[in-house]
Amino acid sequence: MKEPRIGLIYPAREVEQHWQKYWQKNKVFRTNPNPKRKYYVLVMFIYPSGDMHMGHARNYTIGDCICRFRKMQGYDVLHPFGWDSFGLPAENAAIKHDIHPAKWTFDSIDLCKRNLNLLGIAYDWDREVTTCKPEYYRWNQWLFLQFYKKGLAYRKEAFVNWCPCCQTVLANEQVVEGHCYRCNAVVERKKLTQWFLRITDYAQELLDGIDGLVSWPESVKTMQRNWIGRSSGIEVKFKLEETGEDLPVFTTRPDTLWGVTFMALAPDAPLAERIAQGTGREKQVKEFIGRVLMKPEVERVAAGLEKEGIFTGKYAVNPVNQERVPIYIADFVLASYGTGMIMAVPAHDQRDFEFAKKYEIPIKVVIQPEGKTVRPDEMKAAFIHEGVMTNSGLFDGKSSKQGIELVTRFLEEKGLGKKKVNYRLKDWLISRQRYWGTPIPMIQCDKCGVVPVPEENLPVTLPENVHDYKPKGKSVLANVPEFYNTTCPRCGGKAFRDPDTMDTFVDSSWYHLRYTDPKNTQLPFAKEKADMWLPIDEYIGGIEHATGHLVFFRFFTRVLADMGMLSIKEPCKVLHTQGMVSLDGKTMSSSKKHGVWVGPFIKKYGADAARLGLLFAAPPEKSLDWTEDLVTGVVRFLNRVWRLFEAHIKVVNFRAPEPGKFSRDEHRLYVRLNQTHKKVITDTEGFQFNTAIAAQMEFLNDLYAFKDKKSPVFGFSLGKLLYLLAPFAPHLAEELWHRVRPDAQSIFQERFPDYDRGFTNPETMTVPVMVDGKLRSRIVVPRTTKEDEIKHIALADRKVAGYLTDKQMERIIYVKDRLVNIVTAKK
RNA sequence: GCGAGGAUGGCGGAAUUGGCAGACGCGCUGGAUUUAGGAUCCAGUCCCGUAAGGGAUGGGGGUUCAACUCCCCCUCCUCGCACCA
Repeated sequence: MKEPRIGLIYPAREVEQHWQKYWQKNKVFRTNPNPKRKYYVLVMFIYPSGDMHMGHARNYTIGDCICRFRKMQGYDVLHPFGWDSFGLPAENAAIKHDIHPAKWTFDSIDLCKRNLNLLGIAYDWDREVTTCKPEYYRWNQWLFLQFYKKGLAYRKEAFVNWCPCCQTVLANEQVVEGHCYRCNAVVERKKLTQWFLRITDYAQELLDGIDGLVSWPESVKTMQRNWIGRSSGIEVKFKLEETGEDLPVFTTRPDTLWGVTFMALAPDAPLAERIAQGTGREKQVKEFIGRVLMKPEVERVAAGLEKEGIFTGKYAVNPVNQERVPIYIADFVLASYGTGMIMAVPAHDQRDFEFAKKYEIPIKVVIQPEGKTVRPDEMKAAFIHEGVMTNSGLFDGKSSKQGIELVTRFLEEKGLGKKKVNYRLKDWLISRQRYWGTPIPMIQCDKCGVVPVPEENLPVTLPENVHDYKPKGKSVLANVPEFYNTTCPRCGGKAFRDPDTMDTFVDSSWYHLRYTDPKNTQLPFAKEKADMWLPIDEYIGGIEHATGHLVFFRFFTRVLADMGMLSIKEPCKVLHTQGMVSLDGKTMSSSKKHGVWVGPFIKKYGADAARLGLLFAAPPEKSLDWTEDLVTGVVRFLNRVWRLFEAHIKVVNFRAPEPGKFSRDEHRLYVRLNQTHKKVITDTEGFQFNTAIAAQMEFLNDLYAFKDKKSPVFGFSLGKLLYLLAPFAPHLAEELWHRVRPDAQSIFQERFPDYDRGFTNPETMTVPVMVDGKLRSRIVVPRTTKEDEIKHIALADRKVAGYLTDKQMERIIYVKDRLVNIVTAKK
């Protein structure tokens, strides 16, 4: 890497350490337990896995900047931090290095905490939360039991996503394009009995709630909408010809019902196993199902693959026209969506079309495009658009749009179907077959079945005395007899604990609430305390959590509100997704040991340089590729600030100057100060830290260029600059502040000043003059000049006049304080 | 395929929402200071042109006195979902 040719000229490490200790000792950033104007700044907590890189630092710097700024504005800020410390990497590292996951985790926490302190992030450490401690995870268990009581936690046998590498199941949210989100192995299918949280009960609420999240990025909202995947249609009852048994199918296109030429079942649908009974095709069908289900879901379900199926030997009857259609089993039909069964309309659905072509199933056109006629034997693809219904009995001639409504009503009236809404969102599978997590507080008794652990027996502590936590395809805790064997709380007989642990996304679904009451031993949090601080005013974290964590934590908040434990339904008003930090084009990663590390970087340049570099390089939501060049500019800036104060420390003052006595230069400087001050406030409030810093750099350039360094306006400007600088380069600002005012309290306990509203505009203004939209001249006039006079001066301008000689002026436009445009007549 | 976002100097990025395109910073060029400097200070730096001037915000059209900004078409990039019936 290219080494920059620059270093700090002041003893940054000493200065920084001094003030970090001072802030801690004097509890400058302790949370006010009884806030008057509350402000909750939350950064997503960290999974402590080794060292901390600039990507992490960016996240925490943004939060810290806003925390310090709001505190100075007089808010009572809650700015907590904690450790998302359960999870697989701890075990994997432990297996690799032969140390206990707990030791590895706490070592990582120590390291991260040191780094955060090096950066000078102002957390209230009295509210620290560590999810792998029983004081925290007992409330995971308690919450699980409340969910269970409400019927929101349930156990079922299902095909689940199984990662053969991590040896555990995964939630749908943890499967990325058919691969494990963590290790990238191809996810397999396994039939297991597992615990689920009934998030689908909240699908509609979670969807509707998105509209109220006005200050969330549009992209995140769209992702969540797509993830929930609401689709409304109708469930139509086809019948099995032989027995008259109902075969319900879900469709959004009832207008194409007359075009159904076959039906298809998912290979893993319950009916698939027995449908072929008595047809003589049992063996082939069974063989087909077995073969298809062996394939990993990615291979089976990836779009664009050739579809495969088999005829079952049975027929169904179409309720609208009594037509007899063959029933297939097809690999592209999903058991988990709708009814696990579809009506297939090859003429108007591309998948059905491809399948029909392959198996020579008839194609029947029932929707014709406006003004054209489509013929089945000429079709190269399905016609999936709107059109006019045809071959559809009573409904011929209706548009497909009308048809959808009319046919739906018709089916409902005849009792042949009912309106239905389907969601893509599935219930949240939370069982994990690994060691380093929250034990699920459930007991399996031979006599009583599944029995919850009584609340007074919580926590169910994770046994520490485990040496063999290597995954073997079954739960690690099942091999720990002193944990696994227990007695039934109901009958006292022999029983077993559930040997699985919870998905760690449970931990992060309510940590924002625990911070409001982190030491409560009676409840996860007291309602009054949570209500006092919520909703989160600024939530800052990576966009990669858009459809995982950010859905789950909305879900938990709603459930807790419904339990009466909270008064709000949405946890967070404003979400800021921060871009990744990459190095040489690859995202920084602790586990892959790829990155610029906070510790060594700070040794070299100091914390303020790191913070300014991260904030100045790009707007927070943009990803950024780190190079050491980014630091050069901000280090130079810090040095320039330092040097200027060193040279003029005696003139620094905080007395508002008297404008009546200003020289012209002083007036100009004073205006520039107020302009800068205003911009720093609006930009910081709008999370545009890069331009807030740029404004300060500009102003510093003005200060350097200012001649009369003895002027009280100059000294006052230096004093003001310290406040502006404080949220961005807190150590330097604090140091200089105390050099000027040795007896003062911390600058962060000062009130952020307001700017002088009467002085944000210069006395004169430069008005560009255009002729026919092209810039031709500029005129300088006093601010108070009236419109007519400005026009007059513009027209009289020598350069302008030159462009008007053989032309006829048609009109003249003046935009207040902006420009003059003279429009000439076209020849 | 569907959805979202984006494309501005050599580079990171600005542009009060329709009003001087390129703030600020990096880099580069020249100068000053210095034993020297990769430190510091000053000046310059979108392109063509000696200049007057002309051309520039991915490409093409349009609206407007005026377009990076609004509308239509196209190209490319990033992200998300992806056989969801």
